[in-house]
Amino acid sequence: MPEGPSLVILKEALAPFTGKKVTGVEGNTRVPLPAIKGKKITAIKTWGKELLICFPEFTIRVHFLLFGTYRINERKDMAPRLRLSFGKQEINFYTSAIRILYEPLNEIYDWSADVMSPDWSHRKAMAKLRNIPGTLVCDAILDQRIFAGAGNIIKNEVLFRIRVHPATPVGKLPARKRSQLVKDVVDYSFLFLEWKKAYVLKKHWLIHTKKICPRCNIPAHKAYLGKTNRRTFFCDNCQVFYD
DNA sequence: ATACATGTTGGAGC
DNA sequence: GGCTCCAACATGTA
Repeated sequence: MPEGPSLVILKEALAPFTGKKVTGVEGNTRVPLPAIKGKKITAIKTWGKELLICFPEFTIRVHFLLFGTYRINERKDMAPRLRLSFGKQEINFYTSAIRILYEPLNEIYDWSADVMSPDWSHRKAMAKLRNIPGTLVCDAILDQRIFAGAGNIIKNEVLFRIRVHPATPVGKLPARKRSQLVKDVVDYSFLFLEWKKAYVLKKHWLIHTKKICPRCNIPAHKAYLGKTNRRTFFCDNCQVFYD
């Protein structure tokens, strides 16, 4: 569920709820909720891995973390973290982090940092990377302030596609490679979206979870790299370590 | 069954 | 005060 493209799929699924009035609120979230009942959803948005359910005076932010799930007009066999009812319809969120935002979203979100946004700025991402020369590329791609929505799968696949070793420091990347990296995080995220919609995402993984490099046909590596210490799959032979 | 996985956070420690 | 690190969280799957 958690990477940005999956949130776009959810946003599209929830679009029909825009304009609908909440008739019931339940759930085991311990976050203090404002009066939601009787209010109408004004918009459904996303920023990176966050779902934003907008109301006139506040926004419900849902983050699915690692295990979060949802059901629309269905229920799981588990108490929901938050359930919003709309007459006979309902939206259920499980195992997710709920937060209420009172600030105007434009004041707290930089839409140009969201890889799935039409406002995405290649130039700003390049500038942010220039500021962190010592950071490893495997960590930089997971930095939500730079690539909001990119997750571990996108990280592994992009580095394999552009043939860059995950332990390369950002500052050692040739300028052209850095630009290619920024571009491919976005390009791959949109491929991810289309494949996920068609239920064929896994089938397209080139290196993520793989034991053999599909290009070299030799054993691939699995290691926990960077400050993020996340599972990283790569090929020593065809992914260049710049130093 | 035990470990691990598409992720973030808050508080301790420096 | 600010930065970094890591334990904590939580559920389905292999």
